[in-house]
Amino acid sequence: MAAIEKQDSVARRGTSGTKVSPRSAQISVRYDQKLEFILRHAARIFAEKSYHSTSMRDISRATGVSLAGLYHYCKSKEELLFLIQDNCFGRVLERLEERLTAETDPTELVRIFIDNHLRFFAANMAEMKVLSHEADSLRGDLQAHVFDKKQRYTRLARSLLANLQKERAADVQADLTIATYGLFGMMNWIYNWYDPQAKLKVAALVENIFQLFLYGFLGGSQATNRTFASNRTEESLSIWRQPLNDLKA
Amino acid sequence: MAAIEKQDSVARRGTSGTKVSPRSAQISVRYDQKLEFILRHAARIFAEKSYHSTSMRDISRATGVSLAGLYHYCKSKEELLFLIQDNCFGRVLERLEERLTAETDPTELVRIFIDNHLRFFAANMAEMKVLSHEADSLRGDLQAHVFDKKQRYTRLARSLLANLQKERAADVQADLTIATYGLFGMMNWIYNWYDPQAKLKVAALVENIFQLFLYGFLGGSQATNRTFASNRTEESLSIWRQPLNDLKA
DNA sequence: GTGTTTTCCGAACGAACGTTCGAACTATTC
DNA sequence: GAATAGTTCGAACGTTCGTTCGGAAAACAC
Repeated sequence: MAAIEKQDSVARRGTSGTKVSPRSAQISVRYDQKLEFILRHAARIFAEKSYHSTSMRDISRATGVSLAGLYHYCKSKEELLFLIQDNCFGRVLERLEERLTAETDPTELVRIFIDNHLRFFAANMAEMKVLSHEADSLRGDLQAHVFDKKQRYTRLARSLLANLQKERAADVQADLTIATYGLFGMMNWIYNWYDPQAKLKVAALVENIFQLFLYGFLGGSQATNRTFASNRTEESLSIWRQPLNDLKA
Repeated sequence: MAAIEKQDSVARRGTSGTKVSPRSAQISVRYDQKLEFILRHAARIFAEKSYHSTSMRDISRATGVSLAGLYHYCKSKEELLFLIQDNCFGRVLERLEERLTAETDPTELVRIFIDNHLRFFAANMAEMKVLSHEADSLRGDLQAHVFDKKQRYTRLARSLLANLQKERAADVQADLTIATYGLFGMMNWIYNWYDPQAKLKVAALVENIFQLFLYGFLGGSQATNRTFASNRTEESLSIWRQPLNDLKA
């Protein structure tokens, strides 16, 4: 778990990195700055060509740090991915909690949540894409650590939605799980199409997604067990022609 | 472009594969069946551990076909990915077009679109995950070919939404681009959480997502340029502490 | 200055990768 | 049965991968 502790040197500006325990604070700052410099470039490349097809030589080339030199700042390629994800998620959560405490209205709380998420996304497209797209690329403890943060984040979102529902749509209960993941889907999908440089401003994006979700969430009546007209569509929709068995002959 | 032609042997039940041009139809069918058998397993493994970290040896192990033997049925690992994506997408489109022609009501057309997409997703989670998650893993012609299909699919969705908007919400125009990608986000994200084996049935999933989207799309008013209360949040939301410049010192 | 710590890197390691080759085997045709 | 076409695979090729090692260079302490 050494790597998890070490992330403090990036996630919090507190005490120095623990890897080499430099004597003076000044050296520590230099170390942290360069680590961050490497992480920024790593995040960009991971976002461009995915974690698994990025080589340490790619990162070396992009940063100007030699291949061996990189290992002075991380203990493995996997730790680079972890530091990006954990640091990114940490900032999103940190900021969200700050902003939520200043508000009590359920609708505004949900709006703040969406606003915070999308603004971070737009301001850190590479890192957020890596967080969304490489969710399964970590293993073991590192994966568990990020998963845990993600679960707390998801639960928080869900509870915000539950409150909103209780307040404004106690009669028509949309499925909370579907609504929560639907919202995350809308928000996290934007790395596939949204360009922060283009004319669509973040504020407009936030407002539209907020409205889109809010009305759907509050206005939608529960799936009324009314069986959909063409439910004859229970026929096999498999992509494949053969039934799934082990051929072998 | 040979690979693109060859996919006919999987995507359409028509004439035989072109790679070895077998003489009798019987041999061709056997060839196609085994190719499909390989593709099914490949799709499952690609979905489990991603395309780039799956090795041909993994696929060899899972199928029982020797490493060299695989290359009798495909010309490269990339072609396996292409065949999965193109075949999968082809079926979704093919089926969708069939179903759309039987209906004219704009609302029902959108419902059919969502229903078709989600049912295919639920019935082919591995393949659809590969289609969603490995969108950038192909290169060159193969990528262009799938991108083209995807663009046509997206445009079709967008036009369905445009019709619905014209018919039922001509006054309040939600942003069509955001709505389209928002819908795709909700739908394609399900590979991150939905389990077709669990208690939530596909019909309920479809109904909920349809309602969630429909009310949001029709009920949401255009982002009214009303500047969001906490628009003070234009401060830097960067994950990183340092401004982005080339350090080098 | 000397001594010590931190930073950096050329060169190499073993492992794993995608792909190929040629020969062996099986099925089909006449 | 002989000839041909289709299928299978062990073994290897060349490349690239993540990581390590030992020591040079630079920064710091005194």
